Amino acid sequence: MPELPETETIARDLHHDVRGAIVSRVDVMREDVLRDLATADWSNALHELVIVRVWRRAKLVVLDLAAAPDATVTRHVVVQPRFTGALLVDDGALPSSLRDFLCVTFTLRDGRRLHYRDVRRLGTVACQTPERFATYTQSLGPEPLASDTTWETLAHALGQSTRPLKALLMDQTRLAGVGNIYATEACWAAAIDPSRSGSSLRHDEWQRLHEALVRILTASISARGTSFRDYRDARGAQGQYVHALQAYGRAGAPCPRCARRLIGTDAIDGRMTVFCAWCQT
DNA sequence: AGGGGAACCCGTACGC
DNA sequence: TGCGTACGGGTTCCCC
Repeated sequence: MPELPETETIARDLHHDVRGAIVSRVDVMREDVLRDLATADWSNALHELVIVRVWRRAKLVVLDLAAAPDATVTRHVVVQPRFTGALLVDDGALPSSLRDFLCVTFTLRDGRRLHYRDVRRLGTVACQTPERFATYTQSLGPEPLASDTTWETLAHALGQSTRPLKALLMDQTRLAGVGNIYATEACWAAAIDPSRSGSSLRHDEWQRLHEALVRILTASISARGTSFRDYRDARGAQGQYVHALQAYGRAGAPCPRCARRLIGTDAIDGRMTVFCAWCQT
């Protein structure tokens, strides 16, 4: 379940590995993962374009492509890994265990391949014009780690609604990149009950929540994300932040702050939420 | 308009 | 053991 830190890790690795590479062809094995461009048009659309940058927006891995390294970007390949999607660089040494469930393969001029692999195929791979990409990303909320995203930004984006705070944190149109793991962790760290309505938070609570989000997301990026189930980064390795989780996945265990049992419930937003009913208020 | 719910997909876990 | 079924998970789309 790549959220912001996992997606950031994938994008940074990929930027390091394939920036400057030229796409020579695209093979589509599973066309139901494609968006915005028909199967037959992918090779033509990307043929001979240079990957000039790989970066992250929300939970998306974005590849910028242009006719030359310093030319204007003319295409974006936008990948949403969702649960089981992965981008794998194949220089011939890719483990055979990762060679099944390949959905899309970008063959690079240097002989390497970039695979989109997705066992369950809920993830998507889109090819977008800059105009389409701009329209799409403008519908997403602010980046929690941007320097101009402050506690006031959070209060403005989430504080108008009566929906539960945790659901608001995960709403990509209000705030980008936060999913179930980090929404759960941020509410715990800020000692705020995740079921409270967004409009009920005070200034000091928005400040605590913002501080917690920034600290947790930054630490998780440093740890190369949280590995759960089958998430692997672009090098096939697991993230280490799973060892730092305080609430997520720990229902029934002692709260690290007050030692009372953590509660697990799906009653807040239909998703599994873990929180401490004693010290999250 | 904002929010609720279904659809998407299939390996895994669980029940019989 | 073997088969069948329920489940999960984020986003998009439809509907109220």
